[in-house]
Amino acid sequence: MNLLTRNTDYAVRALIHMAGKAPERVSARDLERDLELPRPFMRKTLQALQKSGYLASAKGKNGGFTLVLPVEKIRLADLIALFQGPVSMGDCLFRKKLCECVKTCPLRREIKQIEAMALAHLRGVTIASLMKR
Amino acid sequence: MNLLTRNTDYAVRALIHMAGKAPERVSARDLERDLELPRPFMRKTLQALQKSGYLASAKGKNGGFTLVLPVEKIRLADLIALFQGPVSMGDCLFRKKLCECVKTCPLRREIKQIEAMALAHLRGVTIASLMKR
DNA sequence: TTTAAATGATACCATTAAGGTGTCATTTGT
DNA sequence: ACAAATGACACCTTAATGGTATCATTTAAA
Ligand code: FES
Ligand code: FES
Repeated sequence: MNLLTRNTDYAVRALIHMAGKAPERVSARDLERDLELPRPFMRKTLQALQKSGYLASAKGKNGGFTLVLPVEKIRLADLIALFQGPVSMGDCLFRKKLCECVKTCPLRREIKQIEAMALAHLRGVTIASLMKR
Repeated sequence: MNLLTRNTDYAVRALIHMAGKAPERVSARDLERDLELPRPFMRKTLQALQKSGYLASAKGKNGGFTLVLPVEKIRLADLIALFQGPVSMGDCLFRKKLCECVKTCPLRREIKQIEAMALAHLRGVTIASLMKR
């Protein structure tokens, strides 16, 4: 089924770790050392988080990233949307040129219902809630 | 998110169509004509359904497939399992060599919960229920 | 009895997405 | 000056998905 990609997973781990260290700055190198995640990949992930306003970045020596949003405001649903596209997709189950059956498609309704349930649940999960374990 | 693959989608459409035609035999060629699905791909799908006991096959001229199970017994959850692997996976979110964090993984619990909800829902969806529309 | 139409089995191919690496420019504290 | 960091991209590799093709075998019907 695979609801998550590594991108999202890494982002969550990084954010949790950074929340623990805050307000200290954390660099990609730090994360590689502490969480054993591949650094170059992390960098892409962190940059994405920065562009989306989750993180602030500081260049130069002793640079790195810091959390901007409070952990209660960072929703798993949004991270998934960021790294994997919207949880619930458009009209057709198979995006692109929506297939003819769109009106009669028997599966559409059911799948959309499940997506909605999942989305509701995912919106309730935040970095904060994940840290309470 | 993509809960379905084409395999599963095609299977559902084929099964619904065959239920309508039953007890007539339906060939891959028929499905290509009536549902506009790619024939060679359908054949693979139909063979899989046959091997799993959903369909009976008849070789030779005028051959084809017929439904074996009653439509109320054909669950979407099982079709997904057949074509896409089990809905809910093993211990680790990323199968293969389960990652170290298995004990501490904060996401595991949440995701498994969602999978369970989805699975419950999918078990309630049958070919019969899909036809009532 | 020949032939056409069907499945069984399997191998192959093409496209895409995921996961990951590498490079170069720029910034900045020491 | 220099090392350490991000910004911005361009790659690369692998696996899964979606789809095609081939050959053998079976069977109804002309
Ligand atoms: S698959 Fe496109 S709407 Fe049914
Ligand atoms: S990702 Fe493997 S269990 Fe958390």
